[in-house]
Amino acid sequence: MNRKQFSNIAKALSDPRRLEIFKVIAKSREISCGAIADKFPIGQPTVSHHLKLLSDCGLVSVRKDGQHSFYSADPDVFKGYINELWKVIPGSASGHIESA
Amino acid sequence: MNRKQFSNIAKALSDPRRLEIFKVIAKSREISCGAIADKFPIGQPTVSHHLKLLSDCGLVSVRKDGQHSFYSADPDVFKGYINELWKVIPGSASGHIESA
DNA sequence: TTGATATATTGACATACGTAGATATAATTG
DNA sequence: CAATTATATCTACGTATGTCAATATATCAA
Repeated sequence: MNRKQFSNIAKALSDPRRLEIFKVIAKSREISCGAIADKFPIGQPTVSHHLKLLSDCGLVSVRKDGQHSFYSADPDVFKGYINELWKVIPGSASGHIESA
Repeated sequence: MNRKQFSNIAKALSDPRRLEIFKVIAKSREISCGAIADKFPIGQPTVSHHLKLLSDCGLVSVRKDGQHSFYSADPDVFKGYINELWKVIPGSASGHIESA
């Protein structure tokens, strides 16, 4: 993971609303843009904008099926972000995977 | 850790320069504002600003000694952030501490 | 094909952010 | 006390961000 992706992921998770959206996606196996928009008091274009940021940084994947776009969380990218975090603090010997 | 602190930490780590500053602090046991400013091509007021954000969110602690302010990383807060991250992805059973 | 539905894009606006310059505050040194 | 040094604060500026309204694009249904 390069610096750009790391900062983009950190930035993506730093907005409370976007974090909640990501949590909803992570809890669902797959979920559409409209289904997400129904859960929050913000417009569909705003949700679409957040989804673009989440997919641009790799946290979520998109599968298009007809007129729907189904979003799902990519746990490997998310765990990769956590793994990068462990590298920030030296001598932190618990909980992380050195190789991944 | 509440939502505000979580998003503030994520935001603090999302700026590349600020992340580098935090890494420098984490690698040092203690380091002053000026010593940090010497390591980057940005002004002392800007460094002081970044340090304020890092200390406001709890990632670093400050110890004043005379005219110096010595900054040090708080690994517990940092690990607390990582622990909150594990709660975002359901069913991630490795690497995190459930109780902390 | 026409109308309805799902999603993405564009433009605009208010706010926040990163940075620099100047200055203030505080402490050390002569 | 005066001068120097270390840090913090204030103001300003260009840029980015979150949101909405309007619209475009694409797909389904009748």
